[in-house]
Amino acid sequence: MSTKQEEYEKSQLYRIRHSAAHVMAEAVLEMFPDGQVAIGPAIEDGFYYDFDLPRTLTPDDLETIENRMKELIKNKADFTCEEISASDAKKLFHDQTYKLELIEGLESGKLDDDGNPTDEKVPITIYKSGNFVDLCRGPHVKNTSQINPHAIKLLNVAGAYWRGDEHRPMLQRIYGTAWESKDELKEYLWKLEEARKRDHRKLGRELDLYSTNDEVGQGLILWHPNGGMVRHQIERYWDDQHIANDYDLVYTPHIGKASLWETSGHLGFYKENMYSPIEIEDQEYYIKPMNCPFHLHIYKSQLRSYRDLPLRFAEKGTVYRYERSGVLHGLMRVRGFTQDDAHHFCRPDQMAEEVDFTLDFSINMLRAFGFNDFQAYLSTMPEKRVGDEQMWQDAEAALEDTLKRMGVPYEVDEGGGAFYGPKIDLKVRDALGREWQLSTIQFDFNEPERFDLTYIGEDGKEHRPYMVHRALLGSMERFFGVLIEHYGGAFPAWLSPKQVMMIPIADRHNDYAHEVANKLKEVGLRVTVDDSSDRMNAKIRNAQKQKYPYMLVIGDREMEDSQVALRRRSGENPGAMSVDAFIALALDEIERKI
RNA sequence: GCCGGCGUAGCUCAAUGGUAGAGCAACCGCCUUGUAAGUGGUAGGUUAUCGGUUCGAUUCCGAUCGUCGGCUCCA
Repeated sequence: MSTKQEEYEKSQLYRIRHSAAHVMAEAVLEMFPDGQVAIGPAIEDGFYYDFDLPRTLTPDDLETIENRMKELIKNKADFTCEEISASDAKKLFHDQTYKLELIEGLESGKLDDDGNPTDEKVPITIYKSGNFVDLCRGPHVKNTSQINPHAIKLLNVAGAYWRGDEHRPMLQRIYGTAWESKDELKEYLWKLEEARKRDHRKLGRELDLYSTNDEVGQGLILWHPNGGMVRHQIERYWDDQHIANDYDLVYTPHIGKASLWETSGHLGFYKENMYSPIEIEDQEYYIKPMNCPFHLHIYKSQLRSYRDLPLRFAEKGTVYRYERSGVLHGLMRVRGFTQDDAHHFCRPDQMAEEVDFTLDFSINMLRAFGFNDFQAYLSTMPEKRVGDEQMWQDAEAALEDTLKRMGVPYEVDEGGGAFYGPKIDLKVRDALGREWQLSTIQFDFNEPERFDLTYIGEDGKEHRPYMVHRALLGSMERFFGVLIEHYGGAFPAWLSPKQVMMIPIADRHNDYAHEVANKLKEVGLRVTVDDSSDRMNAKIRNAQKQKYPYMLVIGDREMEDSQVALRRRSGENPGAMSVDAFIALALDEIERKI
């Protein structure tokens, strides 16, 4: 459990939200006296409560419930806490099946009042407010008057499984948000609105970046020319950085024989996510869900000496994974995607340095794309695992030491590692303060064993190398989605699919505009000339909407003096300058990635 | 996959149990313009698909596909 979470749970805001959930439950039960209530905690930015109701809720219901909540708050009801025995609790909640199940869990000491596994046996407490009594650990505000009725809002209804288990009943979850002041609520709603405006699916269409298509299939991305240019720029930078940092670029096929996936273990533990095999001359082949087996075979293609290590094989490898239809989401969650993958092979004595390098490289890569706020998560040894304990401890120590040395804030997820090794996940915070998980750096103790990877040591004997699997951007698709939202579609010039829009004022300026455009193209700038019959104002408007970083207005004055008049996307208007001055300015900003 | 919503022109959205309409975009003109929409006209739809109810369905019902909000899972 994170420290940030613990701090939140102690805050007044947490109490307000948790209490608002109770008030909401009271309002809902007034509407549906036979309704069943499940669980209603405070969450980031708000709260929810799950209900089992005789009918589905409509948006109108939400409004009714919200209004009733505001009335209930005005009643200034006290929240009172009481510890009771399990049998009393069962009597009290005799008609609430979900609560009874929670009481069972509490009684047996295995589950807490949210139904999560716990080691400590907690006392059973109930909280009363107004006409509502809930099985609840608290804490709450003292009185509903501490909830600001002008700072709450119900947001939406959604389905949610009881206890998050897809085999159990589907409940109706109402999400709401609550703050201390009306202004904070307003700011939060503004943020939601801003997020909607920046939604990569909306911008993806408006800026003609990518699309999906029914006939092509769900979760499969068509990168349009504009998106393709952004991707090309990302990849070009990525390639250059990797080559400069002692990576070897490799390329591997999209399919591999069944036996490969048996050796790697994927048919054992990852089959759920793999597509059905293709039969070729009586052999089964699978489309790859991961790149690692191929990279391992490249390693194995020759005898490796301890002097060769570390080896770093990098590939923008396209993989296909089965994802349930309901989870697909724009570019963020797709069925075919390209990982910016790499596998490092090193000796035990190189481990610390290798991890240092990887995290440092990762952070530098992300900084280039405008991300400066990082949060790391270290996941350690789970119960079910491969590899001996010493390896785990060494690897975990290497990961943690690196985080400390580099001063990256991190939280530890005890036992949260994959069965094959511990890992660091890196999250970045975007322009709206939202967190996205991009990089992952994980040890793999499984595959080197399965493929029997070795190197010849100084002692002339065979040794097993350590293997690190890492993706920095994650996948090109998801990263592109995050980038679109981070920049709100206004990419910095170096990434922008289109960089310069030439805006001749009248037809007589067209030839000169094209002439300048050619000059700009020669130095590598991506230029468009708007020689349509639109007025200048309309041309500017169109270029703004397409988020061109530079607009060059050309009229009689510019033509006469061999100049261009620069207008920036920001609205800033530096005015006339020579073509060379503009070239210098643009190339400098592109070079500096601003 | 599950629960719920939605699917009308390229986009954003109207309308109706009785043969669908606007704005923007597109196309063709006119205008030749100084920092976010000049103007006239033309064209564009088997109302996602399939089936059912009905004299008649785009509207009502069912299924399928897609999509949106969540749950679960994840790069």
